[in-house]
Formats: sequence, structure tokens, C-alpha cells
Amino acid sequence: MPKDRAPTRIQQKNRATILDAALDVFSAQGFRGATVDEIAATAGLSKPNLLYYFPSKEAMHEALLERLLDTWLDPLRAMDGDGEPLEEIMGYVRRKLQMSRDFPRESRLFANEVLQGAPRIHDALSVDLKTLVDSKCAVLETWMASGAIARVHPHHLIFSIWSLTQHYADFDVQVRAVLGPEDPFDGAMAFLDTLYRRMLRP
Amino acid sequence: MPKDRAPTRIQQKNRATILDAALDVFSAQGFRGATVDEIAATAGLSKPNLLYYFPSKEAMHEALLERLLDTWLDPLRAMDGDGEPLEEIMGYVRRKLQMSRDFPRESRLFANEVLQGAPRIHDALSVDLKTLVDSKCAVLETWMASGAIARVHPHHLIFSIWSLTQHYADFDVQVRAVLGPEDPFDGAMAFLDTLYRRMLRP
DNA sequence: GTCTATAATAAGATAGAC
DNA sequence: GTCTATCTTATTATAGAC
Repeated sequence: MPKDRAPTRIQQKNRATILDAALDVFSAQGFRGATVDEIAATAGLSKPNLLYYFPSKEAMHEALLERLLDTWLDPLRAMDGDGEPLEEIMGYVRRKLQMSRDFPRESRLFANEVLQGAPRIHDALSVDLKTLVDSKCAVLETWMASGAIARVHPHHLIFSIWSLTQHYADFDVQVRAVLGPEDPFDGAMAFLDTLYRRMLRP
Repeated sequence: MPKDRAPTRIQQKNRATILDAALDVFSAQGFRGATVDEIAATAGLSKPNLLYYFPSKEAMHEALLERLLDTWLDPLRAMDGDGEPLEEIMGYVRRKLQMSRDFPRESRLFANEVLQGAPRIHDALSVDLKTLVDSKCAVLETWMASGAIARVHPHHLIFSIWSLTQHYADFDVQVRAVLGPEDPFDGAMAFLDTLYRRMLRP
């Protein structure tokens, strides 16, 4: 096990390789569906070597979720109460859709976890996430009160952005099966742009 | 194993009990996360007795998916090309949201399967589902051409209905963690009503 | 039809050589 | 740091009595 001092370059590289492989497998199979064997094979390492870097399968999963939660909410944090309301919301939608396109594995890791009752991140949801969302809902409400955007339930507005954007990562197979060769994300961005501008027009 | 003749009442009842328990466990844990032990315990039967009715864990899962696919698309099938366009669409949204509220386990079973690449239902998606969706998109396009509803990409319109409604079943823990004690479904229905009426107003 | 007992295998984790 | 070999446990499935 790595000693309790600054990790060497090879340690950093191996940990990164392992986490990337683990993300591949966990996001595709869920926690219990994933096997350490498959993660090791994907990483190109032996199973005991993997467990030299992470003490258990659980530890890998935990490391991934922790890293994910750190960055997953950045697009919402970046919605600026002092900006132009509609453009701030559209910017949030755009950033969220880009995350679905560029980081579908992260989206599916998260979806797997929440779908199965969020056993490992329930506190993060009901504390950190709730706090952030409530504060942004307050911002949305001032925008609605000022007449800058139309009135809707602010929490459901945020849920709608989550569901509409994450759908393209989480249900990618279904979307492509139905849509055929057409790129989903271009059409999605145009559609979401229309949707939110029409719904929120004062 | 049940003989190849009409099932007795006790057989029917046991099969139904098992499938209900299996739905509980598969929808909460995914296919590989589910164990036959847990399904048996939930059903109140011994494990060998379970496997007397279904030859394998895989067979239970298959039976559930088959039954699900049969009924999952009914709300879309019911959207009538001869009806009043906006009300037909709103009716579809309402039925779909009701399914999320009344059959969240089915929604999560489906989500688990698609999220993990739809290995068992890929054909159903790219054939049956695609055929149905394409035909309903043609209907939507005639409505748009006639000016009865505003123009949007029809496939993405349908994706939006799926994602916005299923979100309340699949991400139920998250929605409730953020929303607190407020009932999600009442607010959701009001929100979706507003959303689609504003977006589709000609 | 239902059960107890058990076989067979898969998977997480460790020992110990190099 | 990395590997082969192995232990241990969990899990699917079956045998065979009742």
C-alpha cells in the first residue's frame, strides 16, 4: 500500500488509470454488476496490483463518487444571480447538456447510484445539493418576481433541466436506437433552447 | 417444473407473487445486484421453490421485461392522430406521469436496463419502439404543419416527455431529498402542463 | 409442490515470492 | 510495485427426501 507521503509519478499515473477503468465499468454495470477482475483487465493491471492502490472495490467506487460530487454541481453554481436571467438559465442548460455529451460515464455513474436509492450519497443530496438548489431557487424567484422570466415552480424548473439534459447521457442507447444516425446533441440543444425560451418568456 | 398444461390457481398465484418480488428487487438493485435469495425472501418462498417456477434468475428478469414492454408504450399508442392536438399531447404527458407515480418499480426496471446498455431489449428499442415513435412523429408533424401546435423537433419532443416524467420515478430519492415533504407529483403535473402549453402554443 | 442439504462457480480479498 | 497462487465468501443452481 502506498506510504503516507507524497505519491510518486507512477503512483499517480496508476491511480488515475485505475479510476478511469473503474469509471468505465461502474458506469456501465452499476456497483454490484462491476467486478474487480473486469476493472483490472480494463486498466491493464493484475487484480492484486489494483488492490495495492485501492484497498477494496468499495474504495474505488467511493473515490469516484467523491470526485464526481465535487464537480457535478459546478454548472448550477455558475448560474449568476447578477447576470441576465434568461441567458443565465440558458447557459446552465447548455453547460449541463455539454456535460452529458462530454462526460456520459459520470452521468451514468450518478444515475446508477440515485436509481438504486443513493445509498452512498444520500446525505450529500439532502444537505449539500438541497442547500445549493434552494439558494438558486431563491434567485429564480427574484427573477420571476421582477418579471424578467415567467412564473413556474422553481424546483421543478431545475428538475426539468436535470432530466432533459441527463437523459441524453443516461438513455443514450434508447435515444440513438430511435433517432438513427442523426446526432442527438445538436438537435437536443436546439430543442431545449426553444423549449426554455418559450416557457420562460415573460 | 410446471407441466405443459393450463396452470393451476396455486401456480398462477405463486408465479405472480414471485414476479412481484422479483420486480421489487430487480428495480431496486439492477439485474446483477439482485440475488435469488433476496427475491425468495421477499416472496416468502424458499429458493428452490422459486427455481421450481422459474428455471433461473435470468428467466424471471426476462419475464418481467417482456410483460413491461407490452404495456410500457400504451400511453404513446393512445395518442390519437384524430384528436385535438394539444389535448392529445397533454393527455400523453398526464398518462406518462401517472405511470411514474403508480408504477415506479417498472420505470426503474426499465431505466436500469437502458442505463446499462439495454443488452436484453436492444432489438425491441430499435425495431418496435422506433416504429411506434416514428409513426407518432409523423402525426406530430401533421399537427405542426396545420399550425395546431408550434414547430419543434418531434423526436426530441417525445424524448422530453419521457425524460421529464420518468425522472420523477427514477430519481425519486433525489427529488424528495431536494424538495422536502412537498408531494412531487402534484407540482410536476402543474409544471408540465405549463411547460407544454407554452412551448407548443402556435 | 415444497423443503433441507449441497454442489459448482464466481468474485472479493490476501499471502508471499520476486 | 507487481505477480501467481490461493483463501473465503457469496451466489446460482441442483439433488433428493417428504
